[in-house]
Amino acid sequence: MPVARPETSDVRVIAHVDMDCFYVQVEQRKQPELRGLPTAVVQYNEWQGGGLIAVSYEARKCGVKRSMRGDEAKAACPEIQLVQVPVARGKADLNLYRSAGSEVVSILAQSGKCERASIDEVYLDLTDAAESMLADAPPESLELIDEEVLKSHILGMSRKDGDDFKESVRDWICRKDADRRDKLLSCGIIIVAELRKQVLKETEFTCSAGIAHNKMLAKLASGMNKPAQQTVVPYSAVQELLSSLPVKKMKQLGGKLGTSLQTDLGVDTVGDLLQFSETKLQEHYGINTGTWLWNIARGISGEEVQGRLLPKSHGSGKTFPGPRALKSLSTVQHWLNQLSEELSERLSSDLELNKRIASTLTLHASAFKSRDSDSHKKFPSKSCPLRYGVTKIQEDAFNLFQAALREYMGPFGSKPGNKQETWRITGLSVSASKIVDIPSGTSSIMRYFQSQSTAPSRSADGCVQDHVEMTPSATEGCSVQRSTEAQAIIHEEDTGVTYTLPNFENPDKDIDLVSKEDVVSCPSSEVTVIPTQLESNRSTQTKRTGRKINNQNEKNRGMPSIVDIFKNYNATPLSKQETQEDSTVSSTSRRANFSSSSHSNKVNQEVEERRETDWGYKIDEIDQSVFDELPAEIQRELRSFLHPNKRLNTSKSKGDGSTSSIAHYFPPLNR
DNA sequence: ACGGCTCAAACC
DNA sequence: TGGTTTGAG
Repeated sequence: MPVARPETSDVRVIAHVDMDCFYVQVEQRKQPELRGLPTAVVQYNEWQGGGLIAVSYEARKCGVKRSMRGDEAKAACPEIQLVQVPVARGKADLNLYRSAGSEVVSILAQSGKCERASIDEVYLDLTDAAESMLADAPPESLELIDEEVLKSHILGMSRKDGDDFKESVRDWICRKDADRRDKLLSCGIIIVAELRKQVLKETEFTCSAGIAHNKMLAKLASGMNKPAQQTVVPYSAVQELLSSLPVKKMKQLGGKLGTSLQTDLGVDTVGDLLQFSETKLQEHYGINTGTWLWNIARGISGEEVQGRLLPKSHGSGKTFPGPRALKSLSTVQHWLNQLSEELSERLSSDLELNKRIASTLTLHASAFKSRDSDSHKKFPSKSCPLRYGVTKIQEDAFNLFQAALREYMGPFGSKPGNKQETWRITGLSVSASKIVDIPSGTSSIMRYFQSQSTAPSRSADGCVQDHVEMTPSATEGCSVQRSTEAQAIIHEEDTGVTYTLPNFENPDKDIDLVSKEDVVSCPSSEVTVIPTQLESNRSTQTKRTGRKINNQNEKNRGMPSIVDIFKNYNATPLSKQETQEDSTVSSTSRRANFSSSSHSNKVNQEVEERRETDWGYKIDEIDQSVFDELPAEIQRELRSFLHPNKRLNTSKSKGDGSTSSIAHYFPPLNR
């Protein structure tokens, strides 16, 4: 069967860059004395030495493998250095690795479209850069080829016996009679070698890379020669490469699908797939998967490199295995508070650094019932609009949990007649998704708010009725207990100050303005916890800190920016009736438009020209009293990015009463 | 009833 | 749509 030939116009140069045992490298950069030693990163040392999550290549030589316990690793390799991942709030804290990953991304994103595939992997589309190089300074014209380039592995490269390896590589790269595809790959090789050197120089991290005509092949190649090497898959090498490649080695075939191919179709290698017609594969695995399988058997993968440098969601979770399973509401709440704190902190960072806002909060849990037959029933996930602020996230997360728990336990959940049927929670996680950019045209708005915030008034007793909007499924049947939170307004002279701005029409729904020092979490010693009454569903835990996150604070002290407004604007809860009324008019456009705007991201703004995010909010959805207070210039600016979007699809549906995040910042006017 | 913690995407 | 499942590192 022939391998499909890509049209010359379609030829792309794709690279997959994979950091070598990344967490280990991060720790070795922090502790240089560990360099060169067999090292592993381990989390939670308590039980059997903790679990390994990254293993250095020195340690791998001694037979240490990921998925070993710390103790086993010690046994296999007595001299191994075990480094623990940082712990914060009683759970693993991966922020160190996240930011290290960002360092790498920011370097790799320079030469073309870049997709952050995971914390330590990126895809690059180097087509344009390679074409430019081919036009301006083709490899064959170069008199000097970098050493790193010459160390590249070129699949299928014939090697003359007498020739040195590097000489063969040089010859291949500089061939004048190569076809265009190979020449473009040669340019890719040079570019990637240069990028990897730059990553090493600027971050001290080594990485490996694959260079090919599509993502699938590039990914395959990056793992073939590790660490600190790069591998190229010329078009001519594809067929042979795939013919003997075990299906389970392919990107999406490592799981059940790959197993099914083996057991149901007798397919052991990707090459074996060539025997099956497209329709045959579609019969077995559906239209999409079938076609996809047919294509990958031929080395075809049209998947584009997404221009996305930032994650699409943030999550914070923890497992409570075996005897540690949670069995009381109060411990669940404690852990949800911890997880919510971390999540909130990361949302704040995302807001500050990337000017993005998340709009959905989701709670996941895993559970079992000790007494019951259907003890393996899935614990349902629940989501609701995300409101910024630690205590709000904590409160909403807990309410989501309780809603899910009732559903999980059924109608007789905690009735007295029930004979001790009880639940255990073995895992909890909270996550934030539907992250969108703050519109770019807010600069004058920001200046306005900065100039306005001269003397914020402090609220004496902001007692706010605070409802949590629940998803329809959560509210139906077992109605969710609406929480009533006494808004904690605390004044501290030296550290953070919480201000409240009046919302003129609704004086009981004020806007919190918290100076930046307030937002960041702090070492536990500085935390003041106001006791929480669990049973009455009141959550008033408030965290204080005096730590700063950046030097902007000095200048902006007491001068909240629009960022602070977004961060701390108290959601004005919509009553059910209000929500429904509102939804008939505007919720449709709001929702539909939100999903479309979620496609925009930082990278698109950098690579293509920046497109104004259209929030799709009508002016009259903004509290009129707030709006009227703004100068005409600001009003115009607001109109420009809040203007209703006509191109959206209105065919669908009525609103379902849920609200998106922006509605919390600019709640509908109650007339 | 341990591999822990994240993420993305397809699916219905 | 939200919620589930799958798969990945």
